[in-house]
Amino acid sequence: MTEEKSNYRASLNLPQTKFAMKANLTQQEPIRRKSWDKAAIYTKIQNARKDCPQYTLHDGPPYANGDIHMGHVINKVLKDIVLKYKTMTGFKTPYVPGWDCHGLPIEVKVMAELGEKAKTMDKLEIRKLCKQYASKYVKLQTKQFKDLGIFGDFENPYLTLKPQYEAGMCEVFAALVEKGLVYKQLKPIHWSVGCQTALADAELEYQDISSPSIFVNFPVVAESAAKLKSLGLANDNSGTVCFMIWTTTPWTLAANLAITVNPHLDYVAVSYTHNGKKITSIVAQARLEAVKAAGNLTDYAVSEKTVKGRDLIGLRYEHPFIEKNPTDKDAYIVIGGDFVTTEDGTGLVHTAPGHGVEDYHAGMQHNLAVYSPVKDDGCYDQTVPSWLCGKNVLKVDKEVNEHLAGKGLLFAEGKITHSYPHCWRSRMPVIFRATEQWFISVDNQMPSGKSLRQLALERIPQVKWVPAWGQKRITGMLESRPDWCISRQRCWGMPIPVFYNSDEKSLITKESVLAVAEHFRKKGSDSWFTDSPKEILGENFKLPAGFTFDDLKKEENIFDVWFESGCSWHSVAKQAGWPVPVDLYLEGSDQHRGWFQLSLLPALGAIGCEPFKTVLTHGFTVDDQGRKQSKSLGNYVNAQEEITKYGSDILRLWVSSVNYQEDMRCSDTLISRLQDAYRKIRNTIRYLLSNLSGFDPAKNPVAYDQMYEIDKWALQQLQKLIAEVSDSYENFLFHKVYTLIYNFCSVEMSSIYMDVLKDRLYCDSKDSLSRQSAQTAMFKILDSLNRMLAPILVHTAEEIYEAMEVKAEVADSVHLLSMPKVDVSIDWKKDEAKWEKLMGLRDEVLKELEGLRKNEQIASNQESSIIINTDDSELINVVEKFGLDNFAALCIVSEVKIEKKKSDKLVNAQKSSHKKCQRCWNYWPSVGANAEQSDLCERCVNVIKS
RNA sequence: GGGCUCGUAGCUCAGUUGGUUAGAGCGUGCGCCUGAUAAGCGCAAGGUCGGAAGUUCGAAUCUUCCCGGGCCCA
Repeated sequence: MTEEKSNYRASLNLPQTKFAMKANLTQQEPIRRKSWDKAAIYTKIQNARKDCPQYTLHDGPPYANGDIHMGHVINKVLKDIVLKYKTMTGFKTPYVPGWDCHGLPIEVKVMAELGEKAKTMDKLEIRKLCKQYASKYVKLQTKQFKDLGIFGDFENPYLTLKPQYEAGMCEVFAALVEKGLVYKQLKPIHWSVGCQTALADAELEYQDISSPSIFVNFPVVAESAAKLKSLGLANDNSGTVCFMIWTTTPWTLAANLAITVNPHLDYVAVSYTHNGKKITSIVAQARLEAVKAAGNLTDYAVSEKTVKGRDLIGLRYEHPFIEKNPTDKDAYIVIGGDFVTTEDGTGLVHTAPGHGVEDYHAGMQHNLAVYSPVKDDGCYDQTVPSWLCGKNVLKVDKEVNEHLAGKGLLFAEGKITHSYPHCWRSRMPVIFRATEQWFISVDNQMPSGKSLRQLALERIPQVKWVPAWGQKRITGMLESRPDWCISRQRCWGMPIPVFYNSDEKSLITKESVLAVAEHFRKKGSDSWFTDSPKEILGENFKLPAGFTFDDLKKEENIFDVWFESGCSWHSVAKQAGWPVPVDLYLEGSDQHRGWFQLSLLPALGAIGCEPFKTVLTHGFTVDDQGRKQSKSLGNYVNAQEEITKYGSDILRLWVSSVNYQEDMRCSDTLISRLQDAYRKIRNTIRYLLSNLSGFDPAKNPVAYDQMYEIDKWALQQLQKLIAEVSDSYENFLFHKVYTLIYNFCSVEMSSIYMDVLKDRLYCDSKDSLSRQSAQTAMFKILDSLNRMLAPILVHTAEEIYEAMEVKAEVADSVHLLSMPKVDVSIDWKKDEAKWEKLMGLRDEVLKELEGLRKNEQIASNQESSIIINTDDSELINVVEKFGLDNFAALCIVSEVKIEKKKSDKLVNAQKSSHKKCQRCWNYWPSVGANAEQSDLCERCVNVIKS
């Protein structure tokens, strides 16, 4: 028996291939990447497409710091999928990766490494170390990105510290200066005490903290108290009449210059005894209950009379602990402001123009000083009372409160937990503090008559936002954003190219900035610290009146790094000669506030046009519970470990499988599951490869019309797949590509087509039409499938391409091929109804056979024969036209009969009464018909003979 | 607290303009095959569509509120 079996086995056409079942990705991938490197694959692809229309994806620069994480993996893989797909659809697709190299995170790290030594070093030395630090991580991340199978010009990336990039930035800045958008002003900004610099919105992180919540009485001056009496809010028994304010930042009280009331709100007076003293406080009527609750007032009297806020405007009070107005303008006066609400507090707002945005605007309106008695280090200056002088503002809340309490003015004290901005580097709470800073105005009119904000809101709808809600999001952000504070008081960055004369008058013109640009292009921005203004501007530079070279000194502030990366459309795209707007920006959805917006604004200012046509965003990885990933929670997925463990193609397959437009759940387990999908796809391909051994579609093609019905079906399904996959790629819906291909492999191919094909492929004679019909279809499927997979499974597709004995198109790499196109001569829609009926009937058959198997009547389906009982003439017609033998083959049973009468059981199955062919294992009537080969069916007898 | 956004089987995804017992693949369980074999095939069990109320003859789909995530901000 065993011998006999092996004899026939040898007569079969069993699958043959070198393509290994086991992928061994972690070992195979580096080999493939090495050969790509050796062949300079990126350059080769660019050359091959050099005369094609260009599709430009402009890379957003990651920060040159640390190992890459899952966020990088998602971002770079998505970009790479887009580009490889676009390349395969006939575009020239240059990809120049970039890095953000300047900025606080690097400087902070370097300073920490230096420790005390830093104090002995000058800016230039520190900058040198920062550059080394950035370069180290550019190199590291380059390797890690390339390990993901990403193609790009990694030899010549763009770095924001390169002289050419810096020069480009200056050119953009010059254009903004020319448009009148750049100004310097004393204004409250977010100030990091830890890092001693101003911070941009994008550099803030919000954390919950506990703050004091205090209600403070500001005593009204006698003259104003008299006015309040006349208004009916006070009388001779009122005791001390006060305005009551509420604040969560007691330290800012030292800078208080006014109290703001809402002119339209109603105010009342509440009288009570506090620490044995009679006090009458003015509060908003709507806040009275809250005030009573805060002070636990049980014994009190409320004025019958209410007055409007506007009646209080102009009244004066005494500062609770400052005796003399420290500013040269009016102070300690009640002003009006519509921003005052009844949501919290007392309806009277403590106003310190040097320490709050609304306070600043209110102060401007009422001609108050911008008083900010706080130094860079977060300590009070000399202008405050001696008991505060020199103390850190973040540590004096308690003392201020005690002082107020001592004066009997602290009405109530509590705690409040709220989210508060923190410095993204030092992790310390930031303070609002007025300093002299450089800004880009979003509301100043440009020569065109529009402001940046107006222009931005006008141009946003011209951009395609993917997903579409990105438009709403960025619109909302632009509507409410303040002017852009672009100056930073650090050393690791691009100097702001401004000069001052000894009168502190600034020299900043289009010409002066462009002169600096040229100098930087030659010598880099380090020259700002080494060269004289004369050397920088050039001795031929025509200084405006009032300036002489000897009198010039250089600005010490540097640019916000966001301004640097926000100029990349010019420093990279424009300077490379690419058309701007470029086709695509693709980043995480946090960049609506970051890079997208901060690229849009400079571009609109400088060239009046948005820098991108399409903006695509992806979400963030969360853990398997849908929560934020963080190292401290222990739910952090280490990208490097995952790559080392599973291989890049698994990671890429994972990226492709999830809907990146939302949050992406990610964990080691979830990624590991993609191995199953990978194996299924790989084995499907392997089966196709192994059954095409020795087949050449050029020599033995079978015309579509001549093919077996099921082969036609397979090609129809392929056309449908190509159509749907192409559509999904075009719309950046990669998870649909994944689902479509995976289901095709698993259902149409593995469980139906390839299973059905076995008999024909293995048992019919090697060069029979029946085999070649199947092989023609299989070849087409293999070739198309691999091309569609190539943008995702970059390494595996190349391996498959190498393993194909015959190639439809010969090239150095699968990535040089084109995407398959739908064969319009194959109409997959026409036969859909027919196939639906046949496949439906097949399902019924399989279900019935399962019953037989449970009863141990059959083991394999081939052992059975089935009878279809139906009077459904349409169904009968379809099956008969298809052919009973073909239908038997489709179900992999040995025999099918039709009983044309209605029965309660559509399918009857039983063990076949025929003998088993020892070669093909079918139970066919012809087994035994041939006397010489009595253990074979007729077909196998004929095959063996020939 | 505000803006944007998400919440359909264990997982990843489908569910057209509201319309019959909510689908697929994977995974799981059970079984088969041993001529794709660290493979392959079949069958089955899994969901009160985050929750509640409402509109409607009818809601996963529309409205409101609530709960829980995420990003961005205050």
